[in-house]
Amino acid sequence: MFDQDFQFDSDIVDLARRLVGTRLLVRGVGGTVIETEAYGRDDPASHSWRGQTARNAAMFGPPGSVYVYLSYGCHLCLNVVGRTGEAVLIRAIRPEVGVPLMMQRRSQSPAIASGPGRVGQALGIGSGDSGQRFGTADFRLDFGPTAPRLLTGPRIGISRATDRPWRFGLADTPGLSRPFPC
DNA sequence: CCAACGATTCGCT
DNA sequence: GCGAATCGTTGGC
Repeated sequence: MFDQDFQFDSDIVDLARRLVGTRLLVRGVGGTVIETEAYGRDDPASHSWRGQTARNAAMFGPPGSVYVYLSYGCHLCLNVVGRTGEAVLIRAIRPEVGVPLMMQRRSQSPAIASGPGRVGQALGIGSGDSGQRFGTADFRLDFGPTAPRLLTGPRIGISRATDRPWRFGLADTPGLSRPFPC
């Protein structure tokens, strides 16, 4: 399975669900996506809620774009852009390729990529990566071999639209950023 | 111009 | 479990 099979121009919640179980490689390093969140266009919790700005410009780029933002002044978080003004936050991956490098980037912490800031650090994401495209040599996304069993829950760390169950995780998988509600 | 605020993480109690 | 760290962006004055 290859990048061109991936349909970025689809409903953002559907895209968030489909991204769980795919293999993500950034410059040859990464693993299987195990947790995502969807952020829509008419979504008070989304960075695109108040329209396009310099910061969120990549969210308004073509489907399949990379959107990187700085969180709390210290964490670079990675998103997959869907339709205009919509994106999926990668909250956790299972480290599989280039594990020693990811461990080094994470200062040998056992929590290599269980959280959006940790994912960014483990994958070596830079602010300049915003606006790049998935499907290129640097940013690969490939379907996994099996249809994943999905967990669903409310999004983490937001104060608005907290009722939308737009967080998705791979069931029976260690390394999720937080437990899902029963 | 400036104050407030995060799609978080880490260390300490 | 709680609070500090940390800084670019945002929006109000």
